[in-house]
Amino acid sequence: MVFRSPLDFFSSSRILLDGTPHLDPPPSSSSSMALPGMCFSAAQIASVCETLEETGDVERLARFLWSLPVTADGRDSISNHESVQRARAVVAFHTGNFRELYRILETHRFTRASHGKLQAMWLEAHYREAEKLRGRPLGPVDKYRVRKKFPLPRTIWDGEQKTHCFKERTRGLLREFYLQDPYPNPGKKRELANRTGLTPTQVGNWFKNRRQRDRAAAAKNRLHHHRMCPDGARSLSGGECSPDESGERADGETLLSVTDSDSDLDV
DNA sequence: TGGCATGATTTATA
DNA sequence: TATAAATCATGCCA
Repeated sequence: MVFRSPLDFFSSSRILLDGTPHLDPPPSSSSSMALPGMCFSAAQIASVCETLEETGDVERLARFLWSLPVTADGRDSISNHESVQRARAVVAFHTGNFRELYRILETHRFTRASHGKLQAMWLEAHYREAEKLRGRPLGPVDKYRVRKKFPLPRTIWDGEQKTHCFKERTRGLLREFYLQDPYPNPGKKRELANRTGLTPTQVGNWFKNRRQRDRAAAAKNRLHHHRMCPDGARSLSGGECSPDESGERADGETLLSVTDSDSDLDV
């Protein structure tokens, strides 16, 4: 029988039949792996790991990994291969062996291509542990706390911070433009995008949200005003019910005002 | 494209 | 730790 790859061998070996890995120990920890009667390179083994990982057959992947020879310190060329380590992480995750998962992720540097998947596993594992501990599903804030408590290791993260709020200078510029014109044309939006480093969509979204918040604040203010002066705004100038404080202009347009806080309507 | 509702994330406060 | 508020994103409809 000819085995063209470790996967061929693995598929036909009795490991698959009874689930009991049984392979002779490797003769050495060189860059190739000695399976009975054949020799496969670390690259070939990594390729099998990738294939099994892609198919999602974790059980089979686990058995394959189990059959691989491991040196005492685990520093052989097979173990050092990213695909093999990633496969081990996948198996650890799916078997609920989170300690092992964390160890793998923290002690091996992975390339950018693997970051997304490994980050998701890191977080999901911590979420599950936290859920188990609390005995209830986590809400968004709970998950946020878990993320803060267990930040991603630098081995699976490039260190780039994802900012939730735009920079103060960016927001200042947006506010400046908004005060001039809350409905900028596409040209102005592009200009703002260039000057702030945001995408035109982000600029559009910001204006959309800004108007939405202003309307909401104005409505709230009108409500408050109505409660204070149910019979209409007829108080003395400068008093509680001065028309100037209602957030409405004589022509019915809402006064636009942008303060330091995007949600603060300066009325 | 704008308005609106809503979701996700983050932060502040009690 | 719960809750509220702030901020940005997204989807749908007109």
